Amino acid sequence: MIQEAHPALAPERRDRIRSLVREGGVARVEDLRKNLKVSVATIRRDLEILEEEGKVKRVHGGAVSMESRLEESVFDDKTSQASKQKKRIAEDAFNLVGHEESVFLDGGSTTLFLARLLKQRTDITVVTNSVRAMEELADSGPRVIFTGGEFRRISQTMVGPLSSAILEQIRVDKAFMGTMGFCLKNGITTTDPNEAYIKRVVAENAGQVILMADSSKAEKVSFARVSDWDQVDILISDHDIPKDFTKTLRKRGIKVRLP
Amino acid sequence: MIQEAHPALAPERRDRIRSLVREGGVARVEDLRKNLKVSVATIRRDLEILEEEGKVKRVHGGAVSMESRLEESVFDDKTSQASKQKKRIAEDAFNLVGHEESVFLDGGSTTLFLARLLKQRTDITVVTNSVRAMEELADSGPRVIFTGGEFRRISQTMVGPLSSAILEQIRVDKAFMGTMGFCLKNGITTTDPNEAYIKRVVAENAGQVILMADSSKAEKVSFARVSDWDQVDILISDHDIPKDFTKTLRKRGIKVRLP
DNA sequence: TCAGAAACGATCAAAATCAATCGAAATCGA
DNA sequence: TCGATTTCGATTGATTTTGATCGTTTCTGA
Repeated sequence: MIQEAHPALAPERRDRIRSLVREGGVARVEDLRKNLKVSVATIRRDLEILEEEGKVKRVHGGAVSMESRLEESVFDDKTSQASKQKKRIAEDAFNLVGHEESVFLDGGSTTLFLARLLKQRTDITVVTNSVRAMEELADSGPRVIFTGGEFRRISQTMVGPLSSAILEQIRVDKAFMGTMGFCLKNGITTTDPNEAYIKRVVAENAGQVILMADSSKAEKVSFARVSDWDQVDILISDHDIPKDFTKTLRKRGIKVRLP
Repeated sequence: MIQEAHPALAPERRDRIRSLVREGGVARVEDLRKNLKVSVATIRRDLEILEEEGKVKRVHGGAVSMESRLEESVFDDKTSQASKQKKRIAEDAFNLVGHEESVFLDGGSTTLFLARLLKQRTDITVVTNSVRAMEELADSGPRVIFTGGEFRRISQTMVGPLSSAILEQIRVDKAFMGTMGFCLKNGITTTDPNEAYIKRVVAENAGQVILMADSSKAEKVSFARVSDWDQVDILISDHDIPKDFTKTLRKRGIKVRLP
């Protein structure tokens, strides 16, 4: 058997597979084979090992990443419209981040997509109270400041008075927020009062507040009130949002972006 | 046998191998041979030694570094002696945690083993600045308070003045600390001054300070001084620690446990 | 539901790597 | 200087990894 000039070491190759699977969320065996220039048998064997280690989950035709909690939750509806919209919203938000700025990311899947994009940047500072965003940025990328506080398992975020201890000491250029619901009458609402409180503190200490919410959140009202619309500078949503909604918000001086 | 003009001394060569492996994360035997101009047999022997020392992990075709990424696979490497000792130390520490107590865990692999054990408990509160410990406890287990602050990638911990903002507001019953080195003369030392500072703040706000360090750390001195021995209440180590070490510490009122 | 296609798992052979052994060279102590 | 010890390199048989083949299973579309 003739080996190539530089046959990648087995762990090296598996690491490569791992990140390829993680990047795309899923990967086909055939694509991996072309990318790594080894036989499908080797790919399969590697996937078997990676599955034992719990890094990926094998499926017919390829494998799914088990490392990113982002995929874990989004996987089942990866192709769904909602997920695509969230991704587009995140990409649009990414373009708003300027050079050497500091940004805040709160919990939620939309901001998590943004976190993944921000991984490329090393010139910025990311402040977050989301453990998932933290994990996403743990290996490389921007400077990260984590708020700390009490851990809330349901949302995988840090909440409570201890969190604000740090938040009050810092100021960010832009705060990217998710939400459970927003409507013209009640403003922004979310499920947990503690989380609502954190969002308020952040909004007060941010240059710009950018709300990222797909149209499924429109006209929804949740339990805990976060803030009124006058706190929000920009809303990024999608085209399925009611027309009069956009119109009213723009009249109130809020920039509405529909990528 | 004809030696070259400058036959590198054996330890010198092993040091070279070590850094080569660390730089690339991995290195194949053939490349090392070309680089160091010795036979593959020598390279293999060196790798064998370096593996025993825990510096690298041998794989078919070469070796991977155990130093670069803060051992992503602490839990995989169940066979190594060092890992076994750490586990035993963690199990002993686990028995010290009383009902409804609050404990602090800092970074490092030994405390990570403890974190895994603490996952069973739901009556306690865990305070930590280690992202790894956080992840370990993210799904279920005790109440978790995270210190937050600036993220230090190398150690995967939170450090800096922002961290102390939260730490100063809380008090724990027991603080479980790891360390890079400890000796009778210089006390506890670690690599990073920021981390040393956090450890000091924690020690001041803890009822008991419990140092978890296997014998490989004994008589090692690192860059940043953490504290003197009078801050420490209990040392958990193993039987390979020098006898006079134990004796002296006990004379100074420190409980030494060797599980 | 059924047939064709794609993907899978098991098996085997080739190639590379590894471990063990032995002998040569260098170093050290007397 | 001599002999013992250590370190290194080469050889050889064993082991591991990899790729190809082939029968079986799973998926897909009619």
